[in-house]
Amino acid sequence: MGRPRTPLLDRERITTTALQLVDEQGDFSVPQIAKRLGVQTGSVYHHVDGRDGIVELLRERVAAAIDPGTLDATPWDAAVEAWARSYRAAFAAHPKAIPLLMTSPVRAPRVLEQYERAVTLLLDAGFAPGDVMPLIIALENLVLGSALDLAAPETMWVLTETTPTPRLAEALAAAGEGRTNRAFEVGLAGFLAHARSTLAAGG
Amino acid sequence: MGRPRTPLLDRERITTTALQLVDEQGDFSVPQIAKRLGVQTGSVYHHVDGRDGIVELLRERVAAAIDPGTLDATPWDAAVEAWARSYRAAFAAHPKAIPLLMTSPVRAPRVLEQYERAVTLLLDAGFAPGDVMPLIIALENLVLGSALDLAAPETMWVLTETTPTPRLAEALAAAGEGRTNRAFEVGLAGFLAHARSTLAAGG
DNA sequence: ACCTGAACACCGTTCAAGT
DNA sequence: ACCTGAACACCGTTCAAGT
Repeated sequence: MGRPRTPLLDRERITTTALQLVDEQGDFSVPQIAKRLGVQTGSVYHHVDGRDGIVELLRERVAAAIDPGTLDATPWDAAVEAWARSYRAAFAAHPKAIPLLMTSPVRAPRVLEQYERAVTLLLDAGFAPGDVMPLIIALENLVLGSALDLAAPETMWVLTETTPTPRLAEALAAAGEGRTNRAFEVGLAGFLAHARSTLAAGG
Repeated sequence: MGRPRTPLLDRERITTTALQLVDEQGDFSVPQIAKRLGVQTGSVYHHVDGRDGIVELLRERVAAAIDPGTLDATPWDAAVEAWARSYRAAFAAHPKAIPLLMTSPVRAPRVLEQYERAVTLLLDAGFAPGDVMPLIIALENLVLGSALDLAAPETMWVLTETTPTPRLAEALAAAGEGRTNRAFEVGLAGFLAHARSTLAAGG
């Protein structure tokens, strides 16, 4: 066939298709993307830096829903809390993408910019330089960990008769639907309380 | 060839080999296991419930290093803290296994038993039934999220010249080696403080 | 520059055939 | 019961060839 007059493919369409596949299946493959776009597998590689490049495009796409304005709130702990909630909401919209994104290093420029701003916020609030990354990583663990829970099958635990776990079953039932959201609230409240007391105690 | 006099394979050896591969590469494949054990790929399937079955054997193996005695400590918050530390240490010994284990539901009986005991501990401490799972999930997020950080490449963020992030770079340098450990301490302290105040406020 | 078509080395899984 | 050897449908990636 050769080169078409107008390109059949672009990064935007590849990203959209990959995200659709991830939302449906929790994963994607390059041949699957090509098939949906009516194109040969090899063609995708002309627009994208391999499979890892597509993962990074997905990170940009999902993170684009984080509201950067949250980091302008005052005081600092209101900003951190609003950012964490916006961050979590963005990933909660595509929970099945989280395992994919958690296990590869962040290269996406827009995501790095967000972290740069978060670091600045905490430094300006008066945190010691050495304390900033542990706080941000702890928050990230909280946000992504709890959003990951959203991606998990109905229950993250498969209870069978072979291993009797009556109290675990009861506790799961008692927690109900909001289980994951409440775990996030618990973690976030704990995080913020600790951060405030760290700042009060420190120089 | 047919059946050998004494079996060439068993679950123990398959698990050990899979864990070696995961420690080295962050992943494993059934053909890789077979090759290391000098056997055909198909033979592995006679001992194990497919690839997912091997993942579940890995979970049992890694979790076996969690000290169950930690859950007997008093008061309850000392037990929770000791359990969390032991839990994290077990996974920190095989950080590259964490992505594999976080993204599939828990079926392993011994791991389910641990959760059953943790639920019992919190109920006996006086927590409301509906509060128990959110707390445990928050703690699990904290433990696995921070242990996952150990598995990540040197830095979880790839800083390049194209996106200037000077403060992020400084904060990473200032945090130094113990970055991940300190993030865990921050999160754990926050979690315990919040759990204590929840219990004090509740019925 | 962009797509095709074919190739390569890898997966997970199944299964008849042998002992 | 347990292993072989071959098969099947899938991967990610590369690349000459065409327009």
